[in-house]
Amino acid sequence: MTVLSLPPLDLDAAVAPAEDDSPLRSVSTAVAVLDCFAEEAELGATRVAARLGIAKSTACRMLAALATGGLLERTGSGRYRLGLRLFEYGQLAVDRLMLRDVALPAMGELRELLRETIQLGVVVGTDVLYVERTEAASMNVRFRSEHRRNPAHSSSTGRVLAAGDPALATAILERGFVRYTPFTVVDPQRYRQILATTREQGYATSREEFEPGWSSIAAPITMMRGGRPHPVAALSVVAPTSRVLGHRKPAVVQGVRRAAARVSADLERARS
Amino acid sequence: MTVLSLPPLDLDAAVAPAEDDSPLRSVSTAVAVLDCFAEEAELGATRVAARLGIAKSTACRMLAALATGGLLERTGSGRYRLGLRLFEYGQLAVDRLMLRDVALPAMGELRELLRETIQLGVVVGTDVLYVERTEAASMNVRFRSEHRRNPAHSSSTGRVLAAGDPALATAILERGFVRYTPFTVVDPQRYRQILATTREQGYATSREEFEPGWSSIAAPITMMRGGRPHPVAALSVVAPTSRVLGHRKPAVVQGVRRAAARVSADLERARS
DNA sequence: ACCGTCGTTCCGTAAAGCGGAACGCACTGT
DNA sequence: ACAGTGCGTTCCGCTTTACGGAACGACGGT
Repeated sequence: MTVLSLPPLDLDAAVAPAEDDSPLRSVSTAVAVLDCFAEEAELGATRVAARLGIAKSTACRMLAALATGGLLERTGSGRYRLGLRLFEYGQLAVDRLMLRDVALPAMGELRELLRETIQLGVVVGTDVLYVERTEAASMNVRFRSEHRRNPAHSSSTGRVLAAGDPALATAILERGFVRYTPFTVVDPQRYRQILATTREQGYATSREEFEPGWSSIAAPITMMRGGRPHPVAALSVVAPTSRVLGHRKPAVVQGVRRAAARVSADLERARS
Repeated sequence: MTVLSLPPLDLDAAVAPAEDDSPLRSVSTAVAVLDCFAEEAELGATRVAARLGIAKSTACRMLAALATGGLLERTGSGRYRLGLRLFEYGQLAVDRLMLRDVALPAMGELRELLRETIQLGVVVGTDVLYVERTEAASMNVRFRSEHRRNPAHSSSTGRVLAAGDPALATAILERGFVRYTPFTVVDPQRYRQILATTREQGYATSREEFEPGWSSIAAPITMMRGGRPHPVAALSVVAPTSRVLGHRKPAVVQGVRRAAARVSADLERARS
């Protein structure tokens, strides 16, 4: 499970500061309850209550309500887990982006061309979410597929998107930088410099800044918005460092840029 | 969009009877709000309020709360759509079933063996939800991939699961039968007969009962529960009728049953 | 058989959300 | 250009609703 790759945390401490910046408190806490299941697969009322700092009865009611709504499911022993209705909603959410269907052919060709894993990422908040990933079939080493979500600052996808979106860039800078490896860039000034370089070059790189041994190159997928191209997603190639940043780098850069440009054009064409 | 394949409905009528059988009314209505987006991609406060029969102000607050939680996203013009956090949760939900990862290899082999589209389906409520689908690469005719969810009564997957789960069978019978094609079985007595035959044979069929021209054969994936095998999912082969129910039927039946049995065994082995 | 823990239920209190109406804005048809 | 219509959002008082604490029943380990 993903828990293994996370830093150890006190499960019985109130980690959520109960961020209530909106009305409808019950809905906010209901979402917070869902969030608890992002880290742990199966939870009961007591753990949820402890984690959120709410009464056990409240947690119990929340769980029951979410379960009748199908967002959670009851396991055998009275505990709960994420429900399959969430899968349904999630599929609808990405299907309606009209992005995956358009990008999949280009991703397949790029994978065949480079024989590496190709990712399609979008931004949610200050994180990068990988909506699709096609892996080279006969690879003996596979990128750890547990990572569906990265902080944006340390990934090439996040950089290529932040380079074209000043609001995202400032959000990332305000959020702060977490060091994952000795190579992770955590200096704001250096980060700004990287974004400037990314803007000039039209692609971004990340050298072992999130997972030791793994690097990536990303190019933006854009949509015309107000006459100017605006990045909405990115294609990235992720592989062991020597295979993307070594002598193959020019080929990878050219390949991913062409593929991303093709997806951008197809997206524009599919815009009805 | 999926809307096109649905019967025409009055969008401005209150379709949801406001089923509040649970406490935490706000959470229930919040889930109902999410449900609205299952049928339509983009909605505003007014339409949601009309559809659920609630005040416009209430709908607006709900939408805002769900958006701050990431379950919804704002579009440019003040309307909302399903948020990508739902995709994240949905992926976690299926990943934790430990089902897709186990089934994917067998599905790939079955696809290569039969050169047809293979589906992995589970039951949610009285519907079948397809968690994974691998399509034969060089098929000129593709099954309409918009269908991620079917009513259980008209699909081979639903029958093979209902045959081994009396509770599901009665739920389907109580829910009632909708006719999609001239071939759809809508007689309860005939349906019971089909379930009995399914139990004997160990597989189920559906002959153009949901989509004209398309038929399917399904076999159950089981897990041992209380000493008895209990169906938890099903593999199905879907293709134009002549390709699954014609002279190839014995090969298809044998292939899908073997694959499902292998997944069941792997699932048992992976159970830690 | 005991005790600890968990999920669930009950109940009084107080806060939280509901509905109606008013506001600001964007678009449209004259 | 202008008014009209539709939208999403906000405000406010009243009522409902959900919160928290404690008690209950069940399960499982010792």
